[in-house]
Amino acid sequence: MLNSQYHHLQRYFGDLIQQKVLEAGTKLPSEREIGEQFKLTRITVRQALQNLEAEGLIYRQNRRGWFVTPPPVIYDPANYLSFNLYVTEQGFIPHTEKLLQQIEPANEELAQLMGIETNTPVLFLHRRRYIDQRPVLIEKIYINFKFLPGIEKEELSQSLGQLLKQKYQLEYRDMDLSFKSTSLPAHAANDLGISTGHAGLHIERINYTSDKKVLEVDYEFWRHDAMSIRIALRD
Amino acid sequence: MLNSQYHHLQRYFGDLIQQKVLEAGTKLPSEREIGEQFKLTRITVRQALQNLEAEGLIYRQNRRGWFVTPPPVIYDPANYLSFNLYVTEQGFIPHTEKLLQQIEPANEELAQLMGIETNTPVLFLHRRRYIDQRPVLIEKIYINFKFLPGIEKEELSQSLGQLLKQKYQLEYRDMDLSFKSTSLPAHAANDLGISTGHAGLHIERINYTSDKKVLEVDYEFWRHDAMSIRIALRD
DNA sequence: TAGTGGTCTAGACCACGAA
DNA sequence: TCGTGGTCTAGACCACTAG
Repeated sequence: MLNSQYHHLQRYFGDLIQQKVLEAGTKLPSEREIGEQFKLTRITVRQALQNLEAEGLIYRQNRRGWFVTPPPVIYDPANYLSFNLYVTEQGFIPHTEKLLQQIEPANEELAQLMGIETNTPVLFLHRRRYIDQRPVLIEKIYINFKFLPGIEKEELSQSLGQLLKQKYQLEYRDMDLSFKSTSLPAHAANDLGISTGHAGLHIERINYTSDKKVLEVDYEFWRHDAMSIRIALRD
Repeated sequence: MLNSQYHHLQRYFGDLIQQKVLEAGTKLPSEREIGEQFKLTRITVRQALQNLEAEGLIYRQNRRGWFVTPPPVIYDPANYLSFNLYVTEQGFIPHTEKLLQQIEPANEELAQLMGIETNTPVLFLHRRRYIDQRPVLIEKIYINFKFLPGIEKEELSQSLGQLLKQKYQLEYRDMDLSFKSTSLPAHAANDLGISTGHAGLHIERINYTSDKKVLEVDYEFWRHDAMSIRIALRD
């Protein structure tokens, strides 16, 4: 395996990228061109490219080609105030697109999680978030808007953290976090415009009010290469 | 993509696994057999299998075949006492193998992280950990043994958390955690007996003493399908 | 319309694991 | 020794994107 042909090709591009000869966003030559240059079939070339993708060094845009991955953003759910804020602070440009907002009845699983009756109306929010024009995560949020009267009339492509703070004098404090490294489910991959089966990171976040009620349940589906999580635990 | 042939095959096995018709540990038919049965070439079959692997539903053992993945263990680094403990509690059998233990000089990066002089001797520990006979993670630990006199003479395939508690009356409290979803580096994939490029989860944990000195730096390389992280943040 | 990646065929040889 | 997955060849057609 260490002497396979795709491995040589993988190292060749991997080194160029890590030495920053190829900068973030650079487009690689097409699979056919690479194949000609290195006298390899496309399948072998793709094996190398897919491994580089798994490493997070390159990514593809649907039928547009392969590109060098920009550095990951550092995500600290414990210090969570706002996606916009921490992305900006790290020198990137954030953008949020609201795909859907509606009031819907809580299904059984959600109701149990939220400690409410099944079919109680909750506010559902479906958003796509970008870093430097690149879609990196899909968010599905369920809000118990009993605690947040009038929130459904706000502009909900903004930061919820900031909205909670400014309008309701609430801050994220207690939360349960769950992370799972797995491929993106079809709906998320679709929304992100990438192939099903793409590596992803699934985050589930439950935010509590100060008296331990569930305020919000948040499901995030991230591209695996777009971020790195950092948490400081202090007693 | 949703109507591709490998996608049908992927769903076929995916459904069987999720409905538990195929139980954890079951061996799938060989790639050639599946190909014959579904009239597909091996490349197409492998595409489906690799996607199922990315989902975490199946895994391979080097040239032995494909197997149904057991459920993930839940890992709570904040409540970290012992790998052995939480794995056992969840009904699995843990096992730890010490691959290497030696005293070595800290390199520049580590020294800076630990707040010590470069080349200060530190205790290096290299371990492989198993769940139900399956190797799931590689650990590389660097210990500032100034705080833990005599630790190098202990049996270090046991739980460090328990050892610290019993022998030194220390408990893990403050720590910095970092998670990155990425493919396993070659050394870790090798030690786990899986192909380079396999999806993984990289954890870095810095444990502090009660007076904010770095006690231990821990690098963990997990199979991506072996665990799910859960953290409760309380103010 | 030309070029890209996405999917697929029908083979082949090799290295490693199990018996 | 035989069966397995790992790697690779030399093509093909399709769906989508960009210009």
